[in-house]
Amino acid sequence: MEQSPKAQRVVARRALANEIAQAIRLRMYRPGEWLRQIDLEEKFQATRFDVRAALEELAVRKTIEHVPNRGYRVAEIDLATYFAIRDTRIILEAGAMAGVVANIAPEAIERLAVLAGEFGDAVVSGTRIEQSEINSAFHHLIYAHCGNPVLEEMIWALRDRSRGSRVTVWASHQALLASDRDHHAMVEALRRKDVPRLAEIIRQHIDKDMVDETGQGPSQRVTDTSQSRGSEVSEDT
Amino acid sequence: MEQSPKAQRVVARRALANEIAQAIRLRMYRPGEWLRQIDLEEKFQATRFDVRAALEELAVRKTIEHVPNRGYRVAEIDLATYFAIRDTRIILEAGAMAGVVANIAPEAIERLAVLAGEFGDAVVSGTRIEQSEINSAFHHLIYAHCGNPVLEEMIWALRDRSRGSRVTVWASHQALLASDRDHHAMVEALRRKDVPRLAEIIRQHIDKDMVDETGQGPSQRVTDTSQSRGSEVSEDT
DNA sequence: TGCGTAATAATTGGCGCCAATTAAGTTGCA
DNA sequence: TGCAACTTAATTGGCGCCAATTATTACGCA
Repeated sequence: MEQSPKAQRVVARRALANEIAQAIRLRMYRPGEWLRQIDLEEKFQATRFDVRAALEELAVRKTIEHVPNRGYRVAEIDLATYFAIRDTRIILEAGAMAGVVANIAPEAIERLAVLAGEFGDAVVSGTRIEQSEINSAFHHLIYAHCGNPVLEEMIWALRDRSRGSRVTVWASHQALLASDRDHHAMVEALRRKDVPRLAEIIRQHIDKDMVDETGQGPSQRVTDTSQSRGSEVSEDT
Repeated sequence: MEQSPKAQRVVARRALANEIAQAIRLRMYRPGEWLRQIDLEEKFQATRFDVRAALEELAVRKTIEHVPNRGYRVAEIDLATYFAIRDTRIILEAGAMAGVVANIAPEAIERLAVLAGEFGDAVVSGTRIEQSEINSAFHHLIYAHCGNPVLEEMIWALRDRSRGSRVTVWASHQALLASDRDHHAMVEALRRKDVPRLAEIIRQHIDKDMVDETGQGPSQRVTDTSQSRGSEVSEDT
């Protein structure tokens, strides 16, 4: 059976939004750069209306920013927002670990081990993009097993939002090696079904990826957890 | 200085989306009900274009659902999604507590205490809507102090999404009384800066609100947090 | 030459019209 | 009377046009 012309349009529009989002993910459009509607029309062979709908969708998803009468541009997030996203990611991704441990199958863990190994190889001999893609696949595979589609979706939405920063991940080779170690440690903790350990690794993993190379330490985060952490320990004496 | 006509339109459109969202929140439109564009035009005195933009925004935010050639309707979520939302809410809202304790001022805590008292009054003598509004205000005030706008926004977005269910909150008077007790317990824990206790109350609070009246126990949740519960308290000994 | 100002070009964005589609109503036939 | 096919009515949604707005360039004056 053939699909109706209208239904096709709806699909095309959703796909277009994802294509543009993908382009931003791949850094084809840099933070602060304007997304000119005419260019997008040609580049993606879409009508102006579809382009506008896609841009609006991305704006609602906060991937891009809308300035009236100026257009849409890749959101340039400030440091405070950057750290807010990081802290929220830590809460979500660490919180997902309980579900992952409860639901993941042993075979999936082994596939993760393979990916962790591939990342290690990419660290020494791969391009930045390869590293990024394998890293993405690794984390995708983990959260795909958290047993909670809503949570999974939120995690990816947040990861997309954090791309709007000019901060480059893995600025140093040290950081790459640390990431590599973390991945293997995660696999190991998964095998042992050690939820607290997993959560702790994730916490540090995100901290390192999003802080190390800016020279900004975890202690300077917006949501001050050093204080709360201390109080957590001492308060109920 | 007068604002340009175009800028005004943009503001109007965003406002319209929130107005419709508010109407859904107030249950003026029930889950499964179709939102006819012509009705909305008249009801909110807006152009068809603005209505459509607002509906699209709400659809992206998953408050409503879009069916091609049929229109938009209040999303009717299934039980699995309902529980997924609940589990994600628990992770987010419990996770926000560290920030709240770190950032909230004593005066704000006292304002919370007042609201907790008002809720208690409303339980015995108020309407369902009053109860709901005071409850909302109470939780709003808490999360407003978590020091993380991104986290705060996500919490409210999720709360909006969970309205699409037919499940009525506070089905029993028992549940209302339990909510009331929880609020006071939260204020008390806030005063003592007891993060783990606060998180635990929040967890149970959401569990009760979203489970009790369905007759479905917390043990049947999708994301199994019973394991992480023990670990989170003990993790940084 | 530098700066404020006016003309010009480029871009966004509002919206009305009508085709496509679905729902409701009606008729006819077994 | 029940059901199916057809007709009519109601609703959604695509999109092109052009006004509103902003950016750019050119110009004139101190």
